[in-house]
Amino acid sequence: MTIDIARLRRQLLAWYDQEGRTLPWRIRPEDRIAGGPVADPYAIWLSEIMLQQTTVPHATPYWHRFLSLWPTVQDLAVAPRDDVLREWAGLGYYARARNLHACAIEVATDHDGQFPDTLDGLRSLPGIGDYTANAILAAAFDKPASVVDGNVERVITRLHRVETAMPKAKPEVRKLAAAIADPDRSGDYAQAIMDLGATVCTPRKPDCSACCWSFACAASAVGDMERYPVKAPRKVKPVRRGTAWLVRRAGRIWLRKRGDAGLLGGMTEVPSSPWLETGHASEAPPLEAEWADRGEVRHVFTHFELRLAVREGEASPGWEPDSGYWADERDLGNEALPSVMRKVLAARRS
DNA sequence: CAGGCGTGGGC
DNA sequence: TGCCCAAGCCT
Repeated sequence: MTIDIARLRRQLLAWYDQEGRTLPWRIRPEDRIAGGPVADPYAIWLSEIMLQQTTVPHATPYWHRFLSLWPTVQDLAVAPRDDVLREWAGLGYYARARNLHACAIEVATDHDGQFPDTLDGLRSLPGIGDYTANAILAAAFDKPASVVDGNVERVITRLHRVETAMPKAKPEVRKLAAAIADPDRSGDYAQAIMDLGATVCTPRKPDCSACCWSFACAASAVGDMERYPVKAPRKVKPVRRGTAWLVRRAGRIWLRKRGDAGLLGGMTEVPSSPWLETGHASEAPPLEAEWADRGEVRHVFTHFELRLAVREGEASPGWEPDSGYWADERDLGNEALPSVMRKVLAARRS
């Protein structure tokens, strides 16, 4: 069967003009100045990086904070990377922060501070993949684009009842989505279809009665919306265990900076034993001290669950760590502490 | 290219 | 409580 693409576009944009959300980084159609810039590409880019796998409520305060600290891409480019990581702490997926800084430097130095306005130009920058490049193209430059994020995947797979499981269905979904994307109101269309997925065509209990696309939706027609997108079964999450050592002395605490690559790369940590799925039974403390049990910190990462036994001890006057540094406990706000390490620190005696 | 890579909220 | 989910990217 064929789909009335013109009607889909018309009804989606009409719905968006009426019901679309106002988001801090977006300029609503009615607030735009004819001939003026559609939006600040830097602010749009910043929002898109923060929103990768992250909810709008979680990302929004970070977006405001970053813009106030670093109003332009040049400001961000010359900022110390540790400052960027510190401000990103709590947002997760810290490779995004490392790439964010690298991207700012590249735009500032190689592109004269101007974000590229082409798909290939954007895609070549660190941290910008297919989705983000299209999102910037649409939101910042109003150029023809097709954004395919999780929302769009859900809307499109339901519209067409795509039976192929994700992520194998991605090429098919991309093609179906591109056929509908409106090149004439690219920015509004991109925001509209994501809004539709976020507020109407939701993962559970979608509100088809309020959906401007229900007239054409194959899944809604048979009442089997929640079947889509089809996904492969999840794998079980292993448990890793270790011991974190809270070493204190005279109002200071022993901290370390993690290596750049991998989990929590570049972030601050409380020193700990390796995190292992098996064994580890008797991990030797890093120094001789009287160790107090501070319970267990549990933290769930994307691909494993961590259970850290927390022990606290006071270092003798002569002892110095062979790695890391002493941090004043009043200055922990200056540290790039991921959430799991905040939990560990919160377990210490106050 | 399947898997590594955070976090917090909803139910 | 445990599971699912959220505007993905990189290797």
